[in-house]
Amino acid sequence: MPINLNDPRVRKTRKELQNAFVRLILCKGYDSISIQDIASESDTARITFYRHYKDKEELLTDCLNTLYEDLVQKTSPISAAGILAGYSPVSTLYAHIEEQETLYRVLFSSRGTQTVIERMRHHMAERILDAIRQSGRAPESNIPPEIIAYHAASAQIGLAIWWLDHGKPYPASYMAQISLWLTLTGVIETMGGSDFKPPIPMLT
Amino acid sequence: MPINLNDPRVRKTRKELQNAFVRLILCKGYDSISIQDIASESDTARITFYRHYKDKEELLTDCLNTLYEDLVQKTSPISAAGILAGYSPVSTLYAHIEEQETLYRVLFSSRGTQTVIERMRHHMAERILDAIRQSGRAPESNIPPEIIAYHAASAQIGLAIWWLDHGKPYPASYMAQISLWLTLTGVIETMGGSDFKPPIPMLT
DNA sequence: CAGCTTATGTTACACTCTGTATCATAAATT
DNA sequence: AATTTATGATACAGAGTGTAACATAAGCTG
Repeated sequence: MPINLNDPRVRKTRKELQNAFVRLILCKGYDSISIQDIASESDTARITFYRHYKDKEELLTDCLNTLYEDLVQKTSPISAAGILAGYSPVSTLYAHIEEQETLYRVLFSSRGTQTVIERMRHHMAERILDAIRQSGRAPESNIPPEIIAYHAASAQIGLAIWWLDHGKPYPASYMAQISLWLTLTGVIETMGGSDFKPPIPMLT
Repeated sequence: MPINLNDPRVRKTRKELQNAFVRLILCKGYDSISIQDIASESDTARITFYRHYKDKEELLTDCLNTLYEDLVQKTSPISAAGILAGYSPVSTLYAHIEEQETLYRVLFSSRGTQTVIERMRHHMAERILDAIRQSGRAPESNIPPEIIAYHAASAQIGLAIWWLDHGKPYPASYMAQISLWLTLTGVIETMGGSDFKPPIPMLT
């Protein structure tokens, strides 16, 4: 007797569990939420939770999988023409965040280890800000230095995580070199230059 | 009667709690660990845990704070000369990861929401790989396209998180433009060009 | 509409984990 | 050697978990 996902009762129950869960996460954080809390907040019987999900984790996954799939579905294939017209996977992402802000807040809500990574990213960004200030240059098109720094810091921390997660396929020193190179010169230069230039970002 | 951190018994107990905790995280994941587990694994009485830490979270923080502080302490101030000689905060980070690999694995070990972010990053990286392949170019110096893609994807996802966490201080469309621009043209071009070029990364 | 099916609600139970208390023991400090 | 302080053993109340049996209510079908 697997649960019939087309039954309106089931859909209602799941939606209420998910909504209650999201409210609770934003209000008191993931870790301190009990199944009882979810049941109370959603006005369902506690046992009903177990009829749908094994544990909190599974409910969370259910909430966020939809988000991921929706993003993928909305991401159109990349093309130079699209980018010149202002379309890219990045712009899709930002639009999606605005559209589903609450769920993204849940997704990004820090837990435990995350705050340490966040501090490392911040530290890295500060070092990059130092370098920018030290260069004594004002950026073209008034891009806020903070953004430059966080963009670069995220790339560097993220690539390091990728590297470790993938079993350190290259030497650390080589990775560090590449990471710095990519940040400083960008993909176009790395790919041997190009006739095509992206639009210079300006606040309108 | 606050606990005396210089007492060798205290130091021993804490070290054993931390080591046991790290082992357990790597083996069965953070969420499913109970205080009892930590006590058993570390051969201490359960009540001893509570004499040192309020909960799991606090123990985790204790484990990782040291890591963060050690990294910060080892990061030397940035300078163009240093970068030319191969020193940068990035290289410090990679060296530190190699040195403290186990703790970094704990730090990066995915929990719940993280796997969804990871999938988004992967998705973004795949789109970037598409673009690289589509361009039909071979990168200078044989930098693996996978690295380029993950570097860029991390930057873009990370900047989006920063943007949301900081209260969306700029319009989404502007952020998307900047994110793309920085990725494609890099910091040097963004800062109005420079006489100084970083070393081209090569596998030696 | 009546009858069947299926999801939810109620109550109950055994179990694990938590957080705390008390007292005994062992290790450090003086 | 005496005192201080940390750890260990045992116990307990309370909360949360996961499951069961049965009753009720909502949806589907002829």
